[in-house]
Amino acid sequence: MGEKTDNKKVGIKEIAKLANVSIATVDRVLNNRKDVSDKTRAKVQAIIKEHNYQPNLYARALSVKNNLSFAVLIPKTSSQTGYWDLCLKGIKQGIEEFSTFGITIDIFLYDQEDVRTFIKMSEDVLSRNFNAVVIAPIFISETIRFVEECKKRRIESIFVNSDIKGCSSLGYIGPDLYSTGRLAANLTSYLVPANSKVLILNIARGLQNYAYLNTKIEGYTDYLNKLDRGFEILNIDIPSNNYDEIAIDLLRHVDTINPDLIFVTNSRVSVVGRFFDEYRNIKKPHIIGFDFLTENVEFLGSGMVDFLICQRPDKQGYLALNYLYRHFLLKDVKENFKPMPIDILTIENYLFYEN
Amino acid sequence: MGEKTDNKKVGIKEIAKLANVSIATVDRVLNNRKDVSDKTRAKVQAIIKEHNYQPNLYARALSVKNNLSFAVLIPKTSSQTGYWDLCLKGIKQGIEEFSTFGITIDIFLYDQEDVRTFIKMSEDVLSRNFNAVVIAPIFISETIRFVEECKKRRIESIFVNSDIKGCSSLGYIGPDLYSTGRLAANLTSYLVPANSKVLILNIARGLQNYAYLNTKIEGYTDYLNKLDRGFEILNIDIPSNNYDEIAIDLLRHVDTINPDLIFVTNSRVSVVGRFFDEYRNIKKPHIIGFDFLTENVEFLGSGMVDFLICQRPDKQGYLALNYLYRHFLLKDVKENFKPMPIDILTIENYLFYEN
DNA sequence: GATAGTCTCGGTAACGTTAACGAGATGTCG
DNA sequence: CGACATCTCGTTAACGTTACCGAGACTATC
Repeated sequence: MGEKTDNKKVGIKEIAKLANVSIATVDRVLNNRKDVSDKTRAKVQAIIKEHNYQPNLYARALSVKNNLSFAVLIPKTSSQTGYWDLCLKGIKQGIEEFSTFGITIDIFLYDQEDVRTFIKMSEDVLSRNFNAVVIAPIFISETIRFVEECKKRRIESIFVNSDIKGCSSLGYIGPDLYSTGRLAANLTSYLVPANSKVLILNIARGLQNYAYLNTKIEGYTDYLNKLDRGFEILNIDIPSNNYDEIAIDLLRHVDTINPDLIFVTNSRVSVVGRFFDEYRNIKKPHIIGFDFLTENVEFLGSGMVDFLICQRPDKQGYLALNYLYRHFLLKDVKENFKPMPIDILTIENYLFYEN
Repeated sequence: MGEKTDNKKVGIKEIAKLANVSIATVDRVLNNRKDVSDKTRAKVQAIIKEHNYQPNLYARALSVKNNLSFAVLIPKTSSQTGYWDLCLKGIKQGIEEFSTFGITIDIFLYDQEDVRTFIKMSEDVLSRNFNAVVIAPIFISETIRFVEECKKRRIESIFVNSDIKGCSSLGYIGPDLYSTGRLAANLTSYLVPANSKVLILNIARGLQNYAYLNTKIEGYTDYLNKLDRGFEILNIDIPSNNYDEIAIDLLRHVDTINPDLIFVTNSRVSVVGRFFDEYRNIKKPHIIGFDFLTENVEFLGSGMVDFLICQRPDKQGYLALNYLYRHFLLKDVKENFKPMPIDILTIENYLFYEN
C-alpha cells in the first residue's frame, strides 16, 4: 500500500464550532484584529494551532475586494538590448494574473541614459497614490531620494535587477552580482590556460552611472587574482551604443591586446559576437557574457559565444509583483528572499531554457 | 504617464445580463454541457468572445467539489542516493497545495532494484480507483504493460524523470536525456585538452534495467566523437551499491586507465568524490556528474567535482501533479510540455540554486 | 385529450473567507 | 441615575462559479 494523505482540511467554520465562538471571531483572531478579548483569543489560537488550520487562499482571494495599486518603474528597452523587454514580459504576466483580484498595476518606463527621465517618472509615481512600487535602481542617489519620499507616504518599495543595500522597504529580488562575477571568472578558468590575457569589456552609454557593473567586475577580478595563474587582466570601457563606434574601439583594443578571452559585463555580448563574425581574420577569443536575449543566443548557438550567464529578468519582474500580492493579500510572507539562481547557458542546453 | 491596465474583469453575471439569460445557462455554455439550444448557445458564445471573458479560477476552484484521486508510482529512495527524496519533496509540495481542493493523492514506492516490487505496487494502484497516475518508468516492459491496463480503465498516466515515447496518455515531464549527455560532453571539452582519456562510469545495482542511461551515454559519445579531438573514451559499469565494493573496482580501473576525466552517468558522483578524497596519492581527474544532492554538493563545494548537471527532480514531481490538477480542474491545458531546463552547477553558483 | 418523455432554461444553495453592521455588556462621567 | 463611549462578539451579505432541482414548453404515444 501507499501512504495515505489526510486531506481533511479544517475550515474557519470548524474552528468556530470547536471554540464555541462565531466565525467572525475566528477571523478576527486569524487576522489579529482587535475586538477580541485576550481570553477568547488565546482559546481560539490554541484550537487553530492544535488542528493546524491552513486558510483557503482561494476563498480569501475571492472574498477580499481590494483596490490595491502598484507602480513599476524600470528602464525602457533600448534599441541596443532587449533586456528590459524580458523584465517587462514577467511584469505583464503578473499583471495578467493579479488583475483578477482587482489589483491595478501601472508601468512607468524611463530612459536609462537620461537621469532626468527617471526623476520625471518618479514624480509621476508620487503624484498618484500607489500602495507599492517596483524599482529597477539604475541611478543610485536619485533612487535613494525617491525611496525616502515613498517611505514618508507609506508606499512600499521593492528592487529588482540590482540592489542598493538597505534602501528599499521590502528588499531585493535578483542575483547576487558579486557571485555573478565570480562565476564568470570560474568559467574563464576552465576556458583558458594559465598566463592568458583576459579582457573585461564594459559597453554602454552613460557607464558612469551603472554602479552594479563594478560589483560584477570586483567578483570577477577577485576570483582570478586569488587563482594566481598569472592572468593578465585588462578592464576597458566603450561608452557607446552605436555598433560602428564600438567596432572601431574594439578593433583598436583587440589589435593591441590580442586577448584570449573577453568577458562582456552586460548583455551587449552580441555586439562583440557580431564584431568577430565580421573580422574573421582576427583570432577569435573565448567569449562570456550575460542574458538570454535572442541576439545573444544566436551567437551562443553558432559557437561564437561560449557561455551566457543568465539571471532570469522576467522571473524577477514576475516575482516582484507576486511578492507584493502576497504581502498585501495573503500576508504570508515574512522570510526575506534568497538571491535568484544564476544560470549557465551553453550551446547544448540553451534550447531548453525558458523563463 | 505610464501604461494603464484595464482591470475590468467581466464575470459570468455580466455575460448573463448582456445575453438576457441566466447565469446557469452561461455556465452551461462555458463548460459546453447540454441543455442549451443552439441559438442561445451561439448568442452567449458571441458575447463571451466579444468581452474576452476569462473565468475566475479561484471561484471555480472554490466552488467545485470534486473527489479526484491521483496515484504516484516512483522508486523509493535508496541508501545510496537521495535522488528520489527530491522528487518526493516536490510531490509532497503538490499534495499540500492541491489537497485544498479535496484531491486525494497516494504515494506508492517501489524498489528500483527489484522489478517484482514494481509489479506489486502497480497492481495495488489498479486495485483502487484513481483518476490518474504519475509514473517514474524504470522498468520498461512492465511499465508499458501497466499503462495499457490503465488505459483500459480510463486512468490517465503521466511520466516523470525519463520517458517511454508515446506510452503515457498525458506525456512526459523531464529533461531531454540525450541532450543531457551532450551537455556533459560539451563541458568535458572545456575541461580537458585533446587526446585525453575519458571514463564513463555507470554505478548502480541492476544496471541492465536502466534504459535511460544509454540515452545519456549516446549523447555523450556522439558529441565527443563528432568533436574529433582524439579522445579515448571508455565505458565501465560497476553494478554495485556498496562503497567498499565500488572502491575496489574503481581502484583497479583508475589504476590501469589513468583517466583525465570521469563522467558519472547518474547521481552516484559523490561515491567517486569520496574515493579520490581517500586515495589522495592518485591523480584526481576532472569529474562531472548529476543531481543536486547534499552529498554531491559537498564535493562540488570542495572543488572535487567540477560540474553537476541538474534536472530539478522536485520540480518535475510538482509539475506532474500540477499538470493533472490543471487537466482535471481547470481544463486549460492543451499544449504539450517542453523538456525541462538542464541546469549547470559549479562551485560558484550552487549556493543560489534551489528547486 | 390525457400522459409521459424530452428539451430548455431559471432559481438558488453551496464552497471558505472577509467585513460591514448592530446588539449586548460593561465602564465613565456628569 | 442617565447619557454616552468602549469593548466584545454574532449575524449576514457579499466574492464568482458550480450543480442540483424543478418549472414550463413542446413532442410523441395511446
